Amino acid sequence: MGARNGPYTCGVDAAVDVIGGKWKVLLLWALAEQPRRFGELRRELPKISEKVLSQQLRELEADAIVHREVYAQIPPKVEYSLTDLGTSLNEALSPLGAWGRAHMAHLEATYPQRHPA
Amino acid sequence: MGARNGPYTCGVDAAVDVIGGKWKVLLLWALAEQPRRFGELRRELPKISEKVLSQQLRELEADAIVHREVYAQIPPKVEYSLTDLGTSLNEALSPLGAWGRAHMAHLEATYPQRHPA
DNA sequence: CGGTATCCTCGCTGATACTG
DNA sequence: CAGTATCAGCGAGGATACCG
Repeated sequence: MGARNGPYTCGVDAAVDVIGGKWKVLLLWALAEQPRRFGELRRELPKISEKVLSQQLRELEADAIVHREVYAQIPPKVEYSLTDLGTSLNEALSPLGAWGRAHMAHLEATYPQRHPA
Repeated sequence: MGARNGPYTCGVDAAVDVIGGKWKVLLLWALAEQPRRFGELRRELPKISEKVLSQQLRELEADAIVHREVYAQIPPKVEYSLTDLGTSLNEALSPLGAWGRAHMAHLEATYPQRHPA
């Protein structure tokens, strides 16, 4: 998804590219609530594999949406949280969330057309 | 993209699923400006294939984001425009667009991490 | 002009196994 | 606990050709 030729044509395009990963908005949502550890996130998104979770977190980290805090201790502890940029992204997302909630029923009905069997 | 298990976990998730197609936000953008014919859209998004353009338009149509008006004449003429729902989606998207524009430079720099060579 | 019909590729996603 | 490595599958997206 995202960029077509030279990145990017417009702002929405750029933003969607950042949050377009299959689990990213869910991660944003979880982290907005409170910082989480790797294992906590895995438990909250039960269907995600470790590899993909790690991958998406790193992409969000590269985009400075998520901060990764490593505690030098045994057993290891790593905590993920939203940066200021991440928080601002979440705020920019809120009208979209409201729109989605308002039309959720309709969108679930049209879901089959977007994801044919 | 989009729904994981049972659609949908939250509103943003649902919305992103609708606009997550590779070209959809660009189409929304173009149609918000003014209604367009098939060929006009193709010329504005030069890298899109006819098949995919048609596909994405039909998905947006199924979601009642886009209206498809067929004129019974020769040569054929079909005009695509935003519905009220589509317009409301575009409005809900505008903070995200502002966010994207504001951080575009940063996002282009981090682009390689999201789309490794 | 405005599409379908095929075929194909690429890379995202996932399952499993292993490590510091 | 928090990952990395490796391999495999699948499906959206794309190229090309053809049709009303």
